[in-house]
Amino acid sequence: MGELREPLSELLKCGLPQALEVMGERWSFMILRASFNGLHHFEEFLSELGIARNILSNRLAKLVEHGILKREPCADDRRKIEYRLTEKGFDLLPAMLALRQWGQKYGAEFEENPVLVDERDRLPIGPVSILAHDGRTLTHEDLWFTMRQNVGKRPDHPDFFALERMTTGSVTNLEETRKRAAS
Amino acid sequence: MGELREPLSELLKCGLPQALEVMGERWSFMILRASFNGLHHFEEFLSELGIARNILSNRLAKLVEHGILKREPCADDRRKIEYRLTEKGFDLLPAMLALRQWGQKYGAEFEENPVLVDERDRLPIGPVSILAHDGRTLTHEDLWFTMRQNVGKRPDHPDFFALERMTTGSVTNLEETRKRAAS
DNA sequence: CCTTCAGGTTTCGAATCAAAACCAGTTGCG
DNA sequence: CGCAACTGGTTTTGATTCGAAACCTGAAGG
Repeated sequence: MGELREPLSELLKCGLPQALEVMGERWSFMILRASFNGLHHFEEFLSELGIARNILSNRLAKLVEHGILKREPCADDRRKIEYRLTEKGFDLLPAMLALRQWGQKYGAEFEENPVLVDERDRLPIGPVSILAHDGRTLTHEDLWFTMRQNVGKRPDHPDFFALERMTTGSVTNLEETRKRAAS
Repeated sequence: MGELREPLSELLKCGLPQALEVMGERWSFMILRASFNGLHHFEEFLSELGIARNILSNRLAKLVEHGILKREPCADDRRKIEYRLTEKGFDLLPAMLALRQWGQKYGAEFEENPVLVDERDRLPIGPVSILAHDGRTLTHEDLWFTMRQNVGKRPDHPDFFALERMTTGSVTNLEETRKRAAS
């Protein structure tokens, strides 16, 4: 078998490290949440979040630098600065909600209130979900890795890897495949 | 108008802080990703992630403590310890994927490879999505906050708040509502 | 003017992270 | 058996980050 010896980190380079570069830092998600709730000003974030002044300053600057918030002086009062979500910032909503729902599901000493509802029916939203290309909702059991060039091919192909499973079943996952290849 | 003076942090207590207590720390998500990829052992995480030994030890302990991973000695070789995802850990997949997709969308110097496909069609999965109770996919424009007791009521009710919008439109959001109430 | 206010910077001690060395049970092997 | 190597840690020490508090600067605003 050929050289499959590059580290998994190489093999599995994905967007996660880039995402964490900004959003992995303390307070980033809390500031994001506050932005989604309509906060725009330094002193608002400061009093609502209970974050230290210098850290808030630093974090806002970093969020702006990464294009998640935009920073513009207020027209009417030039002491004030407006921090607003960019489209890139809005795109973090699924990630934030997924995290939030997970925290609610397992952290929960309290009932969530207020609750998020959809505009049409005004009923609580469902869980943030992983969807197939055609909209079917998927669980981790339905997911496989494959090399880009093998998309659509049958999974008896040598490089289809399952994600980790709960039950240690007959399915080989990436790491097991890698071990076999190396031996 | 009555006392609406409790801080937003009170008003909007949600699962996010609990989620961030564990997953907000550096390396937590990277370890989670490695677990999903089928890594189980200390030395595997160590070499794949490039994390410091003591930090990895500390982070694994914390993930175990919070019930995201379970730690059990290997039956066959008692030097080895197995770290495996619990159900609580598996439930973080939507959050991790959402973050990862976001990072891919905006970080991307490279094409993602391997790629995630669904088992049935073996075609790349779609974006992690916010769903209504009936499965419609929602954007941030479709979302409102409301107090639990008003679920289902029409949004002319005094406590329906929109999320932040891109276009500063006619819709009042939570913070604007709060300001009006306070005056 | 003089005060207040918004949005910062500076300073300094406390907590966290990281690299390296050390340590303690297995296990495998001659 | 006896000893080296392996696994999964702890300890130690310095660098980085966090956080509280004080200070600074430029605009309002009376």
